[in-house]
Amino acid sequence: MPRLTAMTRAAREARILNAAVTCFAHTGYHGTTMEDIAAEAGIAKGATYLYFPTKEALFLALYQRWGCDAREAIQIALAALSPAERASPKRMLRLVVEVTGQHVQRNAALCRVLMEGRTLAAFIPAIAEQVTREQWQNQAQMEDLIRAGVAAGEWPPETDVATRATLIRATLHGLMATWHAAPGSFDWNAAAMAVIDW
Amino acid sequence: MPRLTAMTRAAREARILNAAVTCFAHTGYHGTTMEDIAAEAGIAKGATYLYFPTKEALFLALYQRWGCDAREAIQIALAALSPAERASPKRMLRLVVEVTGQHVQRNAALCRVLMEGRTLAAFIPAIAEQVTREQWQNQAQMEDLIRAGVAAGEWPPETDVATRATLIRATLHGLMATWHAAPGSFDWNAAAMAVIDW
Amino acid sequence: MPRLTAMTRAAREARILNAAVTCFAHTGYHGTTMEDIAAEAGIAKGATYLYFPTKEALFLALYQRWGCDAREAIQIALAALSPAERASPKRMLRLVVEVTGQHVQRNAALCRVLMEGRTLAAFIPAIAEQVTREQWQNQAQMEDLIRAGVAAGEWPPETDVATRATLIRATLHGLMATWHAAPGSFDWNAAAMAVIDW
Amino acid sequence: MPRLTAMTRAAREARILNAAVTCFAHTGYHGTTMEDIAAEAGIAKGATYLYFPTKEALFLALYQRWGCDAREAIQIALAALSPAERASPKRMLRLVVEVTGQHVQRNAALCRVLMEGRTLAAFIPAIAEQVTREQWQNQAQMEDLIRAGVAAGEWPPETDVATRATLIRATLHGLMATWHAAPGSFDWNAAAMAVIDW
DNA sequence: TATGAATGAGAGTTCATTCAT
DNA sequence: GATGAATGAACTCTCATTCAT
Repeated sequence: MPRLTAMTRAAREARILNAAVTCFAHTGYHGTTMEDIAAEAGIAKGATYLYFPTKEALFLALYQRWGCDAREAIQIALAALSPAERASPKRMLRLVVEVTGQHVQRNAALCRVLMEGRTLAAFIPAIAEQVTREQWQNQAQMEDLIRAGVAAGEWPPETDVATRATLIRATLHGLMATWHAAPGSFDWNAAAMAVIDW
Repeated sequence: MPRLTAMTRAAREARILNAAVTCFAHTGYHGTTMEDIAAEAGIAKGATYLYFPTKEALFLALYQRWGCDAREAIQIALAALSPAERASPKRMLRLVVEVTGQHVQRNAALCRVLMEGRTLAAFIPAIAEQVTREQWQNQAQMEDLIRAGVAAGEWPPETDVATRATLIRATLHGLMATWHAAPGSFDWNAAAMAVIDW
Repeated sequence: MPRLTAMTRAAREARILNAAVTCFAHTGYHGTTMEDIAAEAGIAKGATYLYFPTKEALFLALYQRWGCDAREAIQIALAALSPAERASPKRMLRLVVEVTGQHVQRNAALCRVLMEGRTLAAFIPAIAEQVTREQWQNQAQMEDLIRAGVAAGEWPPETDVATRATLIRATLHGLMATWHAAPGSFDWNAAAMAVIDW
Repeated sequence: MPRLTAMTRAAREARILNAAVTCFAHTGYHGTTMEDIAAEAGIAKGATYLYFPTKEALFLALYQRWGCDAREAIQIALAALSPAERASPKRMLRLVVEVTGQHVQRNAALCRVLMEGRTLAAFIPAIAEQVTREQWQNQAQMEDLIRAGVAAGEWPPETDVATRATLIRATLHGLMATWHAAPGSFDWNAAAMAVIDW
């Protein structure tokens, strides 16, 4: 029997991950020390290593845990649409942009960390792997969405689904980057409308 | 060794900056040591400091020097268009995406470094300043382009120029990020066409 | 390893300070590296920084800790005099010189470091502050001593107490400097006698 | 035939030494770089090495050149006394203190450097040698002075000349140190009077 | 001679990680 | 399990000295 119940352990992990988000968002991966995170989590420096073997693993766990949040939020929002709305890919597309915007604004710290992860991925293989996996999932979800839209007849049948999905993901990523660099420099709703009418 | 001619000095600086691009692209800003750069440039560690006072300044100089290359490449390409083509904003937009794609593929290392700069900007004020300045210039250039397109009648007159410019920049940034994460995962020409017909 | 008891911590600090005295006395402040001190103390280089944030702070702590030792030694020696002796300022003055001499001979290394501190003070503000404070205390103690001597009638009533105190301190400082430059080049007892009969 | 006349060379040396005094007085031996000195002298960094082989040698030359200035100043002042005055050791002693005081106040920078030399001597053998030599000369001069005073009958015949000379030198050194640490903290004339009546 | 660019050993300091308690 | 003291490799930056020009 483990000394800590699984629940306690999970709670402790979450506590550390939350602290990590705060620290990473504030000073970046390299500017944050393990001690910073432990202090923010209110535990001893060494305790962190009982839950995550390395700083990299900690970041990875963080990314894994919350990387898909946006995807989920989108899925939930789409599910909440009325059948009529769901039949309209344009409507759905607008929703995707809007929900992403809300996500960025509500979870600014987390989003900032995830975006840094995209950069870290270029130099840390383990993170690259995770990021890649997540991007594939995003891509797949987006393609499903678009394919549905094509089937519904609102997008022309010859639409290159993969390219279109890539484009939308790219746009969203770029908007997030822009937002973080200059919060408030554009209006998410306007952007959403523009994407639709592009 | 009397004072270096301005040309020699500039050449030496360029040599260091080139070495820096190689190193930063390979191991990232934090994973690269000043010694790595010096070794890559074929000079002694201390010599680097004769040209750039700090690592940060070196990165900044690099960013400043080449940050506008894409902008210039686009401007040149646009200027090379026939008057007829230049009258078409769609044509111009496609060109912008294509040129960006070529830039990314031809200067992969440099682009990768500049992209990391966008992340570093979140935590290093001096870099933030430089990045911000550059983004504004990009935004201005893009807005001019779109405004011309609107005037030419190929974009509807009620187009929100600023938002549209932001959107295109975001898309380009996102495409670059995607490309670096998974080179070859999409086709730039297809992307360009898709952007037009969005 | 749970938190160190205050006592253990103090012991460790003392260990480092002792090592520092040895090193500084041997090679001087600038000729001593933090690694030298750590090695002398038998700990790792980084451990030093768990106790003192900078090299300067380490020196300062050292100065603060032992700077007043001579003052104390003198006070104790004076207190040990018989009432009859204590009534004689000449007797006391001789004692001051003798005790200083013993101090220098018994704690040669420490005295040498403190003397270097007087020089460092000229260029390192934080040390200057500490040195100044200590000199004021010395001056005050010496003035008290002389004032008592004047009151006892062994010094003429018109004696300029401050100047006289300065003079004695200067003489002691100079004797210490001379001693360190050429140990044994004079006899402390003879010097003490000479000071009395000056 | 040397390319430079001896005079030019000597002038250049003096120029460097003067610059060195300024720099050393301001930032200390270790805080001063060879470049600082060259800049202050208005020559190139490398040129310094045409005149002095190392930083240490430069300091040494400086010490050698001006170390005996105080001694000379005293000798000159003594020589300027009337025969009657010269017959009085007390008068002479007062003069020594006064002249030293003037020297310190007029050549503050130089004195400060020479005093640092006394500290450096503890760790740099070549400087130690020079300092020791100079101290011996000072001691000898002082002993001559006192011996004359004894002969003149103003000091008791049983005076321990060597100890007395040491004491006076120590006092002067201490007064200089005190003055540099806190310029103006005492009055040289008062000190001179006090020394006489000690 | 004089210049100042180049060198490279070495400094102080940081921090991810380990492990005795 | 938890603690936090200890480790030591690695980093950025400095500067006395050399030497091609």
